[in-house]
Amino acid sequence: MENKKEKILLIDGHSIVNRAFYGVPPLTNSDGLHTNAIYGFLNIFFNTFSKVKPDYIIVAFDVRAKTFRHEMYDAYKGNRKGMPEELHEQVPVLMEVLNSMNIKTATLEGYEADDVIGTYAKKAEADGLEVVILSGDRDLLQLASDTTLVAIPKTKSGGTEIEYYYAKDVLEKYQVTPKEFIELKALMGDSSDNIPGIPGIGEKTATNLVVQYHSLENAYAHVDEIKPNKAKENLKEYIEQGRMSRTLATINTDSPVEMNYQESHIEGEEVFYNPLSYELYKRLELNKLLERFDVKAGADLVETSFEQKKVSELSEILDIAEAVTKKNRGQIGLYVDPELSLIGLTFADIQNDTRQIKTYVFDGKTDDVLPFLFSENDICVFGLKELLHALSCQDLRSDHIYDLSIMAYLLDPTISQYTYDSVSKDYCGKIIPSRENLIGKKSISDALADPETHDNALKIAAFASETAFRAFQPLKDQLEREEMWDLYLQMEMPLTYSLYYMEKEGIKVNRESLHAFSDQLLEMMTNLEKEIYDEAGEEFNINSPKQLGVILFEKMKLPHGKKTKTGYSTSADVLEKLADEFPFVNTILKYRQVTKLRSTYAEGLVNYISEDGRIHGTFNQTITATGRISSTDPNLQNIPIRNELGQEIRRAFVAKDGYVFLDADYSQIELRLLAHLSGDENLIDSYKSDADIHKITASKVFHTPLDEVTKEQRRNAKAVNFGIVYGISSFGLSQNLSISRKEASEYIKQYFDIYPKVKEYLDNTVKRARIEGRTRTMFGRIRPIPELASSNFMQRSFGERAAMNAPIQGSAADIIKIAMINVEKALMEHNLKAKIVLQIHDELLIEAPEEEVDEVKELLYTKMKEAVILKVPLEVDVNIGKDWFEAH
DNA sequence: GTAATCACG
DNA sequence: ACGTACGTGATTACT
Repeated sequence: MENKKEKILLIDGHSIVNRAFYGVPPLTNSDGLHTNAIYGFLNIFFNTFSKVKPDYIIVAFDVRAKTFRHEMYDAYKGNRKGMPEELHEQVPVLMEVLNSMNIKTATLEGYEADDVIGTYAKKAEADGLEVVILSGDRDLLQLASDTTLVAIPKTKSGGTEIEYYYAKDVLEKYQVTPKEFIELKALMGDSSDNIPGIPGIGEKTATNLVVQYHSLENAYAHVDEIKPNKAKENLKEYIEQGRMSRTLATINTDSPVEMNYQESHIEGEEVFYNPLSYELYKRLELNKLLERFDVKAGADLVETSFEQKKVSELSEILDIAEAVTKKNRGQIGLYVDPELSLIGLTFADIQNDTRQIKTYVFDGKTDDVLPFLFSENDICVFGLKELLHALSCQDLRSDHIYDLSIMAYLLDPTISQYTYDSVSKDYCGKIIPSRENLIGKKSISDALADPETHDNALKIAAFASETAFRAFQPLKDQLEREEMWDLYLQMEMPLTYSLYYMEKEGIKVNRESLHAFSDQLLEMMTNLEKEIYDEAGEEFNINSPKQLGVILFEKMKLPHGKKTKTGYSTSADVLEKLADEFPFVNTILKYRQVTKLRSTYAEGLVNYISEDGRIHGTFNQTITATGRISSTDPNLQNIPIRNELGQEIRRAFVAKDGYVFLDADYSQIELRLLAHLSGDENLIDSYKSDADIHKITASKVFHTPLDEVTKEQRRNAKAVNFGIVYGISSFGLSQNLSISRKEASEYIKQYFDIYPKVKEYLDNTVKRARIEGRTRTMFGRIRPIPELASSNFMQRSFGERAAMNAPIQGSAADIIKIAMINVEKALMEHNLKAKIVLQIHDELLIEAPEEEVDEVKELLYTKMKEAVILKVPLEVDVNIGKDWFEAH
């Protein structure tokens, strides 16, 4: 034990990152930052780390290489090729990554990485350590000894292989000792390092000379004996250049390094995997490497952090929890799997002033847990709506069940996951294995049944309940600090129940009419297909944009518009512009419309109809960046309406017998919000006058009397209104209206002249977002917009548009959430049978018994209209019908 | 798994 | 000069 030598790994940062850059194909994250060199570096690093298992690690970088202007001034090495920008930008990021992994980096002004490495190698060797030097540069071979190993990665077909050299290996391969390697360089030079050497002396001659004379000086002393005449003459003539080369090639082993190598101690592999580094890897989208985190870091946490106990009866845990928490109204972290076959429970046991966190897991029948949810405790879960579905509890509605996924969503609505592992990482600073990591795609019950994964399934319950317990306070604190705690309690928490009831209720869909429509569409498809093949002169896959592009723009030589990354764009807006000149493209557009309708809706929807004849979709509360809800399985928020043909689909959504639909939607809620938020008197007046807003805008923008506004003018004004809400840009508007950018700019200018406070408001919103890095809605909901700080024009412009849009779209989302909660509450309080069945952003669909229609209509109208008081009236349209089309 | 397209607000 | 309208989800083709 005692005489086991410690090891230090010294890495030549720049040479490895260079190798990695040229060895790994270009790779960028979605922000456009190049990551291939970082990725390659880390791969080589992990590879070496697992082989070497060092106790200390230092990565040395050249200071000079940070800017390549430095290199220009450099007298000798000056014309070493400047790094390409794609590599250059990765170096500081890599250093950040290494720091986050607790790996020391070292630079030294006026010295190269080589010198830093040489110095540490010498120090460590003197202290009796084993030294491993990792570099792509053979220069470092001069540092090899009996205890210093030089590792050089070689790119081979099929990956990188690493060559290892001790002093004897250098001698074997190059016939010279490591020290003599310097002499070799002095004679033969090194073009990659801009060491000139002696002209006319190459590797062969140099090796011969060093083998015979051992040094440049000794060879020079015997210069007259030297054989090849040319070498003799050149050595005489260029001896000074040789001496200079020798100096250049000599690595300084005594440079004034600032850090003791002892500071670079690595406690164990775990130190690499922490929240900070996880965040960075995630941001860089090094997905392959991210896998290391869960596996490596999670393993011990299970043992060390969780005091999990398995019990044989659920009542045992519940009794303990009950007893423990009776004294002090406590927090309980709870996990219940969707199939009710596994449960995890975490709480704090306070005895004699010591607080111990206990986690219990139980696999078996878990329905007894329901009454427990009514207890006085704060119950913390991930995904309350799923739990409600699992327990199928009709009237559980509690003020003290907290959904941590939603709390985390409010704090950052832009991330994609609010699972226990991501919340643990973000709010507890602990990296733990994800569900996927523990049992893959298996269901909990399957995982429990398989002895291979049984224990891992239990771990999920333990991790999830413990994280629910531990993350609650940090999340609550942050929400309070961000002034969003009320938003959570008053809006998101009650909304979960509204959405749950809506999903449980579902909506009746007529299977037969979808089938019939599907058949009708199939016939249309066949006819259109024939027509297209005739016109094209051959059969091809019309659904393949690639094939279609070839047919249209190469074979038929239509003028092509914009291109996509992979070829010609065949999108509807491109084809529509061609339609006047080439009516045949209309057939393709029609074909697209028909196939879309058939596959996504007519065929797609029937697969979701349950045995009760209804579709129970999912309404997600933690998806959108702006605060809207989203709909999946199926998406019930994009059922066709705009095209005539699609209306047939809406007719398949029907109220059950004795019931009718009441459909209510806000009229132009976003533009009204813009009027409110900007306080623009002109826009506010426009809305108070209760007229057609697009027409009024057209009248003002085009200086035309209101009753003389043309359809065209109104259409253009409408596009401008939309554009404003989307974060106006002349380019976007010109694109949309197929006009020049100049004209578009003119429209926008006119618009802002009429509504000056709108411009002021939008400018201020962006300005503030730029400072704060995020926007806020009327009700305090935040949306981070990091793109505003980007140096990339495209990214930044996107950030600006998003900053203009988010408070408007988000406030509208807040308002309908309030309306939904209030409508639902009122229906309950009035003991009505009517139920909300759909929410489509600014629209609510209610299924009500015929006899309740009047009451529900009044209630629906009032609750929506009075959801919030704005400077302009909120207009609500309510319609009634037997099917959704009729009601809208 | 990603890109292209299109359905909705 | 750069070159997109904001927010979603499902389907299809293709690598």
